Amino acid sequence: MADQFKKYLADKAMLSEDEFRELEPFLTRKHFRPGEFVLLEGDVCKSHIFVESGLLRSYSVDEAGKEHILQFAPENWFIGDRGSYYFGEPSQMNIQAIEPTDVVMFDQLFIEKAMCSNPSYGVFNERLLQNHIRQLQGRINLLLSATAEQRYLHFIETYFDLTFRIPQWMIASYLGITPESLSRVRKDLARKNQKV
Amino acid sequence: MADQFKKYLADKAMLSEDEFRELEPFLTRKHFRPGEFVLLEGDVCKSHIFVESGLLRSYSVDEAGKEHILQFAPENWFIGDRGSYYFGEPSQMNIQAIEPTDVVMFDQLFIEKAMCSNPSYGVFNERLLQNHIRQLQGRINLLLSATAEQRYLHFIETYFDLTFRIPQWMIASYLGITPESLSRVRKDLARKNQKV
DNA sequence: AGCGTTAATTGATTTACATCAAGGCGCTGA
DNA sequence: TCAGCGCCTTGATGTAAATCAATTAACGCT
Repeated sequence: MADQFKKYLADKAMLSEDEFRELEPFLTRKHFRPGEFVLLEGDVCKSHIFVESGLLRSYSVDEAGKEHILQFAPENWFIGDRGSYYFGEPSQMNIQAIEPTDVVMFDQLFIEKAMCSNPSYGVFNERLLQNHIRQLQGRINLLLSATAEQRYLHFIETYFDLTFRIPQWMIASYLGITPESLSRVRKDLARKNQKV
Repeated sequence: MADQFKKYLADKAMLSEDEFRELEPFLTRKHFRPGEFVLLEGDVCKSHIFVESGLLRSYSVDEAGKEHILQFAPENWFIGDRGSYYFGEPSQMNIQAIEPTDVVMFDQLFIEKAMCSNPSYGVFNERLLQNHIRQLQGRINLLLSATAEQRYLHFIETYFDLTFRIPQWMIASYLGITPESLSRVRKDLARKNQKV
């Protein structure tokens, strides 16, 4: 769908067809094939990214060279390194396509124009930030308190559709465990469910 | 200091003396003694909290009855359950005083008035949110990739002054480890440093 | 001063998960 | 068609941190 972003903003930020048309010049559309990078560690993240279709992931690499997945972004999600974007620092994460992906990229100018043309965009934007914070808090809570199995169950409950689109080792990485451990967790769950 | 919030806003949000005086009616000041609760799990968080002096902590309790500290808030910090505040849900966290603490509480009305009287408040507010997100991202990254020792070292590096004001078991809880483990981590570090 | 309570340490043991290593299974592509 | 490569699984072993338990240290309270 070429105009998913328009639809999304009409729905969530109550932006009219006309208002969107005025903003369109401030957008950039791009396509990425699986494996291609949207952002590389060390670069400064200069724009926000909205996924129109496909699937992206962001991840960091630790000193030992291990990847840690920070976020998945399927269609209708935003992704980007806010720290880098907002404070102009080099990014500590990579953003990479998992599926063939169409994105819309935009920067602060777009946001200002949008807020100017329709004040409800400001409300929408803050809601986005607040929601992001809530989601991050929830994840920290899980990492602090839940076992590997509980975290996996929570994942499939929350992102059910993604479990079929993402290779298992990436889910393991997101959960903070090894692929081997996730495999065993799944075996255990299968065994438990059989017994019913 | 009674008017720490005024100072803070003058410094960070460029709010003048006059502007602050107009906003003051929308503020509530409160004092909490050590152990007293600012917010209880299950309540809806109806205001933002700014710490003028003292120290608060927020924590959640898991199914097993264990506490997990989400945040410390010393003077000049904000704290609150944004999820609950913004989406009107019952809070999943408790906020409690560690030291005798003076706070300022305010709600959306205050923020709107502030943005109205000085637009730079909006910029400040967004910066606050962005910064919060960055901090949460960093913590997730640490929880995913670092050992107990690395997390402790990062903590004392980042919040050096707090390490002397917070009991050790609370630091352990913040780091996601047991007090016993933190005690051993510290013993190890002491041994290592001696050898130099 | 002496008591109770809570915090910190230390040791012994257990456990969840990581690591290392090997094998199978399904792609894809010359 | 089958060689090669990811991905997933399984088993054996290792290890960081949890748990359990006991001791000491520090703190308010009457």
